[in-house]
Amino acid sequence: MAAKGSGARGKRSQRASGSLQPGKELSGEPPLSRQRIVAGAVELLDAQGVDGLTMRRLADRLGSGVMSLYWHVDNKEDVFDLALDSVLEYREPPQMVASQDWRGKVVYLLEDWRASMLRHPWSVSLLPRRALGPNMLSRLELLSKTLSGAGVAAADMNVAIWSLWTYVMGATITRASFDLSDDDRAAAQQRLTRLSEHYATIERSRLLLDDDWDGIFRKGLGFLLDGLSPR
Amino acid sequence: MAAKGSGARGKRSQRASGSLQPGKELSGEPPLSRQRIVAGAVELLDAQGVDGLTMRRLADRLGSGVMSLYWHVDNKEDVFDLALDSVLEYREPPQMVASQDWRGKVVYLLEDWRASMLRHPWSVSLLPRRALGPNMLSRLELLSKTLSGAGVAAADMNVAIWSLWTYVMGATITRASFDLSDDDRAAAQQRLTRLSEHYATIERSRLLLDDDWDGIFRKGLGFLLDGLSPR
DNA sequence: ACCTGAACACCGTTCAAGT
DNA sequence: ACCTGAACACCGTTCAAGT
Repeated sequence: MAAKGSGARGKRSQRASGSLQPGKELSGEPPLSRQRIVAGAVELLDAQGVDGLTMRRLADRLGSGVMSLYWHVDNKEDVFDLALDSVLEYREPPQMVASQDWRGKVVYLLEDWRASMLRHPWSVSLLPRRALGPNMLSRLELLSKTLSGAGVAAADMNVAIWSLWTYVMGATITRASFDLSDDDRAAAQQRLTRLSEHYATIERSRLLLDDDWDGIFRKGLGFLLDGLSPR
Repeated sequence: MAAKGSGARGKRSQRASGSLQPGKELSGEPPLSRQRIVAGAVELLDAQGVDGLTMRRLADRLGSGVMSLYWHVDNKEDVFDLALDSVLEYREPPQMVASQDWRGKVVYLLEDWRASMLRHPWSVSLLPRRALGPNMLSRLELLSKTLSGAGVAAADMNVAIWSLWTYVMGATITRASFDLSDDDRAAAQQRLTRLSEHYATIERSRLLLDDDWDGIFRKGLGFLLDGLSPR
């Protein structure tokens, strides 16, 4: 029902020549471009969170009128999509030691994925949208390649990829949304204790007090990989 | 930084008596209440999606002024939190066959969880917020209880719970956001083919064409449970 | 205890126009 | 090809007031 963008971007062709118009660069701001818009959006999101991103504020930061943005970008949705994908860009090519076994490689890949998103917590809440940007696809491709080098049966490949993908996504979201302050954590636990006839088990296991997210992520991933390992 | 609600709700006490003021029920709409607000919000969200929920529209639907809502509810965030948690309510107590083994029970629990959310796709995009409502906690409790009855080592309990929780969350989100139409799927695949020097592996495995989400969910969960099984 | 309307300070986007 | 301001149709929420 809701139009979600057709995946066919770039209804205007990007300038192919990198040449600057002489005289332009003297006038303060460089000209608007998709790249600059995305960079500005990420800065704004880092500083103010999801609700802080406003077309008007973004334009201000870039020194342009609001409506100028719309030449380069379809709408606000588009900006969100671009910002999300940009977080997943590899600034440098992933440095996997060639000698690592496939499990080590997968763990490395997925930990980097999670870390990239947690560096920009707003990206996590943008995740539940169709997010098939180029960087997301490259990471899927890389994961895919690693798995098929590992001897995962062809019939299980897609399941393996989706399970791992799913695990990172879920873990990242859980991590970002349950990352309470110590005080909040204590308060939540007290609430459980107060209602302990309903929540006896998780009260006893102190589930909400555990904050070793990195460890939990790694261990859970280990379990999943145990299950996925070719026999 | 952003105030996310402290978990302590109900700064005004809910009416404990169920008695109706005589004469009230003749005037058309029943009086506003937290319950009615949540129910209205869910209806609106089902009909219009996340962006369709507006305090004004919600008030309209309930036959009240906008500002009346704010007596019962802190703000729009609060409405979202309540709506999300209400999706996770058990309308009837979960019917697990007592004879089922623990794996069967866990699968049953998690499939119901996923199905409950997918019945209201907007709920998926509300997930990346701190969502510790009572219904979410009961489901965690139930999962917890099932696992500890299964002989999962106490030291692994929290990891097991979080991994499974994480898996459902991720799977649900993935499912909801990659649920493309056949046309979109074909278009995405074609895009991969066009760029096949970058995405050779996922192009070949036709990852994006696979739409057996229920099967994938179940199989991946199987792998995870294999890893988690007490040895 | 519960409900209200007016007002404030914003939004995203269309449109017609400028260079 | 790129940028702009004015205008439209909305928002969420504060406040002072009503019953």
